Amino acid sequence: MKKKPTMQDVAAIAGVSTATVSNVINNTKNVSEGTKRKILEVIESLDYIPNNLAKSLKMRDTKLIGLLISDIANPFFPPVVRGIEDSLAENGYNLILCETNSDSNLERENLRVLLSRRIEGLMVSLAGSEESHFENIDTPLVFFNRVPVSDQYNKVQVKNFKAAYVGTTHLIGHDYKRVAILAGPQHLNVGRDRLFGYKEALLESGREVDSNYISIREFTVAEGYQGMKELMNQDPKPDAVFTSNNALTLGAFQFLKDAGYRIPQDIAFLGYDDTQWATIVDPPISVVRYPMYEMGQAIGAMIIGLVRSRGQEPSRTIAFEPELVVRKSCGC
Amino acid sequence: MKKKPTMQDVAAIAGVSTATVSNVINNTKNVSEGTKRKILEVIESLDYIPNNLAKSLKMRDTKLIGLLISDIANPFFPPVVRGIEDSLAENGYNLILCETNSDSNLERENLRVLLSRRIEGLMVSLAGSEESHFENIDTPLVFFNRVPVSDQYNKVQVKNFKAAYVGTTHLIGHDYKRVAILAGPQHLNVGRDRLFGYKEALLESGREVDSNYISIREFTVAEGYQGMKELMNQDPKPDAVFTSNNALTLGAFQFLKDAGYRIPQDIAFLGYDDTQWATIVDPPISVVRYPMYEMGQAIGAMIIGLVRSRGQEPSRTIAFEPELVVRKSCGC
DNA sequence: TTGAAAGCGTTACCAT
DNA sequence: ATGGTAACGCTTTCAA
Repeated sequence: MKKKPTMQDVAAIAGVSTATVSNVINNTKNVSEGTKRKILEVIESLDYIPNNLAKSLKMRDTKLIGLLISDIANPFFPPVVRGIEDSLAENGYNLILCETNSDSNLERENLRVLLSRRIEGLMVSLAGSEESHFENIDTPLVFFNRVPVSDQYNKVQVKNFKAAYVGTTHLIGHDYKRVAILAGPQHLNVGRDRLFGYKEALLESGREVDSNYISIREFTVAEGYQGMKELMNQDPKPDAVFTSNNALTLGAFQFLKDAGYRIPQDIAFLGYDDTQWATIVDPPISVVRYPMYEMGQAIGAMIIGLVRSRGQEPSRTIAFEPELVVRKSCGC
Repeated sequence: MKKKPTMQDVAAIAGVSTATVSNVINNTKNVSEGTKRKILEVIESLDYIPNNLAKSLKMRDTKLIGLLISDIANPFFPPVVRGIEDSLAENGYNLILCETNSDSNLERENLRVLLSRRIEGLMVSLAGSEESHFENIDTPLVFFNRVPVSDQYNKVQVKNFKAAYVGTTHLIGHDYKRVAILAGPQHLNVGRDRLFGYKEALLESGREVDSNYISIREFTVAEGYQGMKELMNQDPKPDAVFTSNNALTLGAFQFLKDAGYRIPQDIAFLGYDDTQWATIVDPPISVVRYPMYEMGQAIGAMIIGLVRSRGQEPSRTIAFEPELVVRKSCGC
């Protein structure tokens, strides 16, 4: 790990000034063929790689974008991160990834670190319902997935209300009488909105909302399992269920299989997110899904746009439409 | 997006020098209570956040580690990235993520960018079999998953040979007569070693290696599907199969279900990697797995260690043991 | 206890 | 076409 060569070194050996070296590297001025070749040779022979820190300091830009999410191992994130990355790479930006483990304090700390690194933009899926630390940031900011309610922010969302509404309505269309829901935490907009969509669907079709068929749970597999179990302890049992998140879906499905229920004969099942395993289980499950990769691309494109426009634009929100994928678990 | 306050600004307003400000921020020298408080107040009121670029430039360190992988959407990566992140965060390092899409050229380009950002260490899962661009890097380097063969590098691996050996041996122990394998690309060590382990297991138990039961495939779901199909076209059909990668496993399973084969009655099935869906399919599948999160932690710890020791240490390789998880698909 | 100033590796303005 | 040099925002030595 010897000291890395600098532009000074290159200049000295090539017998020119750093200004000239800089100019050939960045193609920013005409340099005679001769000296250019000479400089390139020296760069090659020294294995010189420009120091971007110095450049960034001088230029006041870093080509660095931050990503703040709860946990990359949540199957929702990988495809969207992929979309984000592609979209950033296309524009010459790099991604710096921070995980919060859904802890708002960690989120705040990570935010500070990212800002001190002078990221040019930040994409965040909120850790919790606390969002005050984002208030006076003057770095371009886009929220996605778990977003704040305020309209002052840029967001890439999913139509949570509609997803649940569409799903529940589909189940009602099959004439199931007791449609249950495994809902998420009510302090998160994604939890609230989906439960709301479920209720609205019920109401609109003239049904009653029966709290016995509503199980409010954390978004984890274990909670999905437990929640489904409790739902099936109701008397009479629900004859259909909408699970409003991928982890809940997995847990609920697991319980129903373990307990020997037949799907959809004993209970119709409508899941959330089109995960890899949706098609290979028995029966293949119907789900409400979003185009995750495309959402990622949109998120990336939005942050790049904001960076380029220097945050002059009014805040926007893009909301993706849910899509109902019908397979065999809902009784179609 | 007004100009951000600098340490100069803080110093001027507080009526002290930048040296003193620096000292209170970093706790690097005694500063009298009075001036310290004063400075902290100014920092607070200005919303001053130190510029880490300048600091890094001066200090010659960035607290930045690079990660170069093919595709975060490959289900193998998220848990290991999580482990890596945790281990880096614990030590005050941030992660910069680059995807290569398994393209060696992109890998080389990304490598240059990362080096120009003066990352302190780099973790890579190779894009392909080309690795020459890593040769003269004097940045601490650890390979994982897809690693080069040369011993000159630090690696965190998996015992690929053993994984296939253990899996195949288990199948043989059930006395299946025609054990097939869905193997990976032979230009990758992970593909080669696993096929080799399969063959060795066969040979050691006195069986013959029959190339009709070996299907060499890219590591994708579609190839797994197609490969399994061709395997089942052999006459006689195989009565057991080991799928040597998670994507191949998914594709193969899918085909067998689609084609109506019963597992394990018609064909015993042993998969690779303990993915989320392994337990909820019918039957739950037996797999060979690795502790991915722990591997991630080990990778992170290794790179931190190298950074701290300034690459003085001889190169090491850590190899994780495969674990056989027996469920219902292998006929146990 | 505090401060002046050099230096980290670039870029870009202004000369030549 | 080329070069001298100030400046980017910080840390740290040396002096006061």
